[in-house]
Amino acid sequence: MNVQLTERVKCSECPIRHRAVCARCDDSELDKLDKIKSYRSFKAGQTIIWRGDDLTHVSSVVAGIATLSKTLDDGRMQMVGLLLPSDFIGRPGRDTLDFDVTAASDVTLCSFERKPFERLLVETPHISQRLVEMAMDELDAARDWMVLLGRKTAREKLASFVQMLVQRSHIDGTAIPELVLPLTREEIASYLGLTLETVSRQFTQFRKDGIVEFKDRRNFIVIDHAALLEATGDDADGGVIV
Amino acid sequence: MNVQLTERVKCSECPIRHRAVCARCDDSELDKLDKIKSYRSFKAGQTIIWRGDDLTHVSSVVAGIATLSKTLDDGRMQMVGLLLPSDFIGRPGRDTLDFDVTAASDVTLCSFERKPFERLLVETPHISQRLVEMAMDELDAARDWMVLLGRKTAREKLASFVQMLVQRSHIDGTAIPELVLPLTREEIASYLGLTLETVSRQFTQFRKDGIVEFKDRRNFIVIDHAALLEATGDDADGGVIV
DNA sequence: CGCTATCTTGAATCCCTTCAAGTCGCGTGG
DNA sequence: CCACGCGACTTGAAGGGATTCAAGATAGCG
Repeated sequence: MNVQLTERVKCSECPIRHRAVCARCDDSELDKLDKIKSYRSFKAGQTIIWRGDDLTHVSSVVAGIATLSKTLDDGRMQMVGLLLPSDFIGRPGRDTLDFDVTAASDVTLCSFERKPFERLLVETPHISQRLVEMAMDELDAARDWMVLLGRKTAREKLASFVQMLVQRSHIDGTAIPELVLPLTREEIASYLGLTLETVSRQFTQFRKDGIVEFKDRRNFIVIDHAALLEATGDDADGGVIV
Repeated sequence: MNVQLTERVKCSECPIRHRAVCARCDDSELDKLDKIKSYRSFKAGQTIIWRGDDLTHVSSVVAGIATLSKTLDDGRMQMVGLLLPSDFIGRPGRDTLDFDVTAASDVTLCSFERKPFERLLVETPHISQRLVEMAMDELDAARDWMVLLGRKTAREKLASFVQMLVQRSHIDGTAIPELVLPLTREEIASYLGLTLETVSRQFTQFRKDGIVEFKDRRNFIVIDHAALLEATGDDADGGVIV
């Protein structure tokens, strides 16, 4: 694997320290993690883990965006997860994954060898508790996504996606109204169960409807938040996807 | 809630003892569970938990089938989970669910009050470990379902559903080739992201193709397993949904 | 025996896909 | 510097698969 090492950051100064799998750890527990962790970086487009590969490491995303995707025999692809900083890759107790993990942007991971991590897990309830919580959150998000995939129209799907970006920008605390599409049209399509042409057409429609305004192909601002929310098909505050 | 009590079964003699949340418990741990458990029964069609309801209990399904579903403003509904015996209802650490839980058949639950259960969870790693494992399995299943909802045709969706029933009948060990549809056409449609008419039409097509043979509306046998598998759109053994 | 819920079938419609052509923006090399 | 080429994106037109609307069949149950 084409891996680049990155300079070490102490856990206590890590940007994802309060949201990642280590969120509940105390100082002594962080020390243990610090000793067995290593950083790995991937360029945009690189595959981080192939479906079925022996899972030597489990990791937290420190920076960048990764995607989880599954492919059918004939090439049809469906994204089944989007990993943002602090999200966890890998499943303790299983030595392969049933989907590909790909770097959508340049990605930096905080990695642990699986076996030592699993041993640590047994004696560190703070980590396993957090892992359960994160798995449950992911399950909630997956269920919202199932509603989107099974029942929403193309317009509603894209509106939901944009709304998710809006929500996330609030969490990140960036007060800038300008948003960035973290994925290509094709990746967005893969996420939403659409074709890239349909995604493009719906973006055009949003522009014509005065809901968004594009600065260039990747950067845009939401002009009419109410209309966007209306277009998602959800209730005012429900159905929000992490 | 229209609840009926059912006679107590000792945990050690419980039919789901080795698959449910208690699977890893030893005798002394089972004793603790035995003391705080109660049985509750629901008639087919009854709602077990409404979305947003205060979650007083968490439960294991002992017998019957329950569905998890979400509904959009305008009434569109999507099933987001199917609970079979041994599956768990409820999320420790959260006091509501974001979906409705409904009895698809007559259902018997083994329930625990949430608060005592959560206390037990802290001091009983065997239970929390099993809970993680089950959540992870559910997440895997949810991801397979996302591929189905996002990318498969109506024919492939229904074939995948029937194939799941076949798989499950093997697990249950019933050597009888006759299978039972545990859901109505409408419920199947809700599960597959289709309309009930489309489900009906695809069943008819399967009959015409000689893949299945119906004894009546609910009971059928698979005649051509190879063709069924072919029709799922998955690889030979991959993409199986539990 | 008829009532009702469930299911099947048909015909028309529509939304999304597919196929195709063209545009835009950017880095590379002549 | 500009032409070139390529990847990403947009737009159009045609086609198709699933939905919608509607009517009828079937089976279970009082």
